[in-house]
This record gives sequence, structure tokens and C-alpha cells, in this order.
Amino acid sequence: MRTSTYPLHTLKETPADAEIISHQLMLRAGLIRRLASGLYSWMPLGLRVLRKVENIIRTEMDRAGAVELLMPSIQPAELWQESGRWEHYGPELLRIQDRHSREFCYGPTHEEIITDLVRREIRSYKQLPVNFYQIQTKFRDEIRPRFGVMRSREFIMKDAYSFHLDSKSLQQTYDLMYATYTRIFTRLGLKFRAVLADTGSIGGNASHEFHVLAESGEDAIAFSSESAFAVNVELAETFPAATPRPAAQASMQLVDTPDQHTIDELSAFLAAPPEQCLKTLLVKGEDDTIIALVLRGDHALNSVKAAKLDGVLSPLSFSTEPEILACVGCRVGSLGPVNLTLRTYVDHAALAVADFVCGANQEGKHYIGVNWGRDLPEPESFDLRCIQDGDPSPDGSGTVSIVRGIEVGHIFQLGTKYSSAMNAGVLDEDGKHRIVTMGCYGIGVTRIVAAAIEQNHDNHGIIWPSNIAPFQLALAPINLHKSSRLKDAADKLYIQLQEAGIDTLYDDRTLRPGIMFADMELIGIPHRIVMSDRGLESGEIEYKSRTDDQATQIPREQVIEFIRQKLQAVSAN
RNA sequence: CGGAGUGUAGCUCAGCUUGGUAGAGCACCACGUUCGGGACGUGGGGGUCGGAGGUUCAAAUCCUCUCAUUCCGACCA
Repeated sequence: MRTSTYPLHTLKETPADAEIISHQLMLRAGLIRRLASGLYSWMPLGLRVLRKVENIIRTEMDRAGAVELLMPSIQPAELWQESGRWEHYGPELLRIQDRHSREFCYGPTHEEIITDLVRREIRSYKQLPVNFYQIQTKFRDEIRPRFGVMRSREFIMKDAYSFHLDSKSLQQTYDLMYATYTRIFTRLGLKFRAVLADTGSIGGNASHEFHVLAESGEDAIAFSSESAFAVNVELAETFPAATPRPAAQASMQLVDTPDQHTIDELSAFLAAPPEQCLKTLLVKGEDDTIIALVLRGDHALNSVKAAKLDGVLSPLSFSTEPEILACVGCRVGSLGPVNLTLRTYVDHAALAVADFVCGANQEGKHYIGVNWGRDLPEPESFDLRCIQDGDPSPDGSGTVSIVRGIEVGHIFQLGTKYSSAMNAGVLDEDGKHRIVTMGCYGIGVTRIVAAAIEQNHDNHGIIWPSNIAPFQLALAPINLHKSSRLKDAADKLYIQLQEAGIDTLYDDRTLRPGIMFADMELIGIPHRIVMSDRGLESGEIEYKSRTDDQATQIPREQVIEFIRQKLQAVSAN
């Protein structure tokens, strides 16, 4: 491709509304343009990357025996009503009507459609197992689209759905998909981890998320220091303290703590470390009740865990200030478990603290020197908090460290949630009707492009992993317009590179070299060769990879072979 | 949906407090000088100042409403 006829829309300045580096670089490099909140056009250069990602996913899915199909993005309401999700999916589902006022939605996912298809087409156990996939545009009316295509409303997803007679067969396909995802993300050139995930509202036996590791990731992942164990922090268990609680030393006293509301303020005011202070959070329970959760001051509530507690409303929502005032008689900063008549869940770690500080349920007053079993009843303890760096690993080996990740893939064992709701079954060997068991497997294709940049960039721009770079090689001749000899040589080499099958972007714009170099680096082309009149004299061409500090000189006649070897070296990894 | 902020040229922003002919840099067009790391000069094109209403002799500027958008909290590929 020649830059003179290829639209490179690079920006020198960073657009003001782009927050994270991948979004900034995607805009600056001219990969995407925003149409409206959460809606992006893919410019030609960005589309090249997107297609390369899709092709890797497609070949690996095919290799794993999955079969590609394509379902409509617009879906009739009836199927969603049948599964119950027309009611439950909520406002994220974009509902639309046709000219006859019939209700449809723009598909955020395709369980209903594929289940309907399978119940019509698949009659016999002999046709199972089967794994269908598609690569297609989805729409989710996100509450807050952000970070460009990282969390957009319209996005491209690879979604696969497998159907089985029994859970053993499901497990086999699930394991195969796990291995396939591992191959895919490896080929994409990304640093990633598979982590145990919450099955959430979908239910089922097993679920893994695939995360690209990056500082800007929205998810936190806990790793074991000793084993391969990794788990989403949402799900990571914490345990009762290994050592017994220290003996009580202080006596309980009521102290004035005017205007001390947060743990930090309280801790500074009373000169007690945060881990000596207990905080009490009030959340909504069933039947308009209020439930108290007690945690150590330095610990964070895990809302996923809390929402699973008996009597607590799911999803978790906090009690409002007026409700708390009416129920307890004081405001949020002075709550505590002493003489609290609400149903109370105490975290394991909070139970292990002696002589603690807590709110007195009177405005501006706290207790100090409080002890479980003496000043208030000894409670049962629960797992309420988020795991922290240095906590024991849930798998029992070593401690955990926390890193951030971007979720780019998720595999689920669905079980019979959809197939039973929609009566999708086959005849088994005995001629009996059996409801099929399902798995589903998603990859965020557009998100991968952003995640790859998030993980691979420097001050000059994007550094594409070789397999998804929009072009493999930039050919940048200097002062092309001043030397017909150089132009002839560059044109000739460009043709030779094309004949050699090397995906080349030929910068024939006759710009100043600084601009060409800056553009080629911004758009992240992995390899660059520079031609000049000077080089023609010496018979050499300059080569530099995107990550090299120094350029090297290559004899003109060896350059094709040299580039070919560079490309092979990368794809062999 | 709650909280905070921003809307002025394609992009980055100034001007608004204290109302008085709409600006700069980058980008774009022309010409010239330059040209191996985002050059320079001269000239030029481009804006109903997000929209509507109001106050005023006069509104980018003050007031009201509205729309869009970004950031911080609950969902998810």
C-alpha cells in the first residue's frame, strides 16, 4: 500500500476526551473515529488490525472443530420473553419496534437465538456435541461507555455456543475451548492469564475469564505466589485468621469523636491504626430490612460476596442516609456493632481484632477497647471482604499478589438454563427426550485491539505484536521527489517486497523524514527500512525495528531475505 | 441513575470575572526558501461561539431551560 493513496489520518495532538493510552493512540494513529457515545467507526488502518485479530480467532476456532454461522443482530422479543430475559436483562438491552409495533431488540448476546436454532435443527443425540460460533456486532446500552472501544456500546464479539447430551461432553468442549483461547491469545502476542471467575447470574459449574494484563485494567486478579492459581478478586475467598485472637487488654470506653466520619479521620484522631478500627456498612435486605456488615477498617467490602449472603438483596445496594438515620439514629460515620439490633454479618478478619474501635451509634461518638464475647456477643464470622496483596492464597499454597487485567474472553458452562427454559432437547439412545446441556464462549474482538495497545506502546506510539500489525514493514525513502534515481529504486524495491509477500506500507508522500518516521512509529509498524540517495551510493539500506534504538545497514541485495528472516523469527515465537 | 466538569475553526485551547467588530498554535490551500527526526516566511480558506428562550441599545460573555460529552461509583466481551 502506498501512503499517497492510503488514508493515514494521524493526529499530532492528543484529543482531550481520551483518558487511557490505548484510546489516545487509537485516535492519534487514526484507527478509529467517534460517532457518538460508545459508537466508533473503524478507519481503514484500524480495520486491518481488526481483521487480523478476527482471522486468528477464526482459524483457531475452526481448528477446534467449531462451526461458523451468522445470526441476525436484530432479534424478536418473543425468544427473550421465553427465556425470561426480556424482563431480567434490564435497560442494557436496546429495545426497538418495527413499523407494525412488534418488539425487537438489538442483540447483546445470542443464547436465545442459537438455542431456538438448535431446537429446530438438532433432533438426535448423534448430532451432538456441536459448537457453533459467529463473529458479529453486538450492542449493549452500557450505563457508561468509556475508554474508546474498550467499553463501547456497539462492539464486535466472537461468541460460540456448544450443545451436549451430558455434562461430561460439555466439560470436554469446555477444556478444548480453554486450550483454544490459550492458543488464540498466545498467537495474538498478548500477555494474558486465565482466571477463575464468578458465574454470576448465568449460573453453571465453571467459568474462566481470560485477562490481558495491563495497569489500566478494570478488573483485579489475585495470583498465587506458589502455584498457577489465579482468580478474579470478586471471587477470591478469604479465610478465618490462622492465629487465635489476642486477649482483651483494654476496657470499653465511650469517647467523643466530633466530625470524625471516615476510618482515616478516626484512625488519625484516636491514634489507632485502621486495622484496629472496625467499620459497619448498612445494606438493603429482603422485605425492606437493613443488614449490617462489619469489616476491618483497612479492608474493602466485596459486593459480590455480600450479595450472596442470606437475606441480603442482590445486586447489593447500600442503605440511604435517611433510612439509616431512621433506623439507627445516627449517620454513617458513627455506626458500630455494639447494641445494634440489626441482623449483622461480621467478616473473618474483623472477628480477629481485640480492643477495637467502632462507632457507638450516637452522633460523634465511638467506643474504644471493645472486645467480642465481652462487650458484645461472640458472632459467627463470614467471608465479606476483597482479598488483598499478601493474603493467603485461596488454593492453599502461598500468598496472593494482585494485578490488574482487561477481560477479553470468558468461557462458561451454562448447563440447561436456556435449553430447559426454551425446551431444547434431542432424542437419546433410548428414544427418550433429553434437554441438552450448553456452554458459551465469548471473545471481545474490538476490545482486544485496545488491550493490545494498552500492553504494547511507548512514547512514540503503538508497538503492534507482529501478528496483528496493520502492515509488517514501512518503506520510507527520503527526499523521494528530489531524486528520480531514488524513486526508481524505491518503486522497484516496493514491487519486490510485494512479490515476496511482505505486507509493506510504502511512504511515498515526499514529506520531511521526521514526519514519516513519526507517523510510522505512531501507527506501530514493526519493521522499517529507509532508502536514500546516500544509501544508493553505498549500496546499503537502513533497517530498524520498532523497538530497536539504533538502525543497522543492510546490503541492498540482501534486504528482502533479511526482512523475511525478521518476520519468520517473530512468527515462530 | 447519582456526584463533578466541559461545550468557541478539523485538533489543542485562549477570550467570559468587568457585555462593545471572534482569536492563537497545529492541521488545510497557494507560492517561495528549506528538508535524515513532527522546518520557516508570505498570503489564503474555514466558526449561526452546542441549541432554544430571556435580560440589554448591544450577549461567546449575564439569567433560565435543554442537548451533547468527559471523569468518579453499580454491569460486562
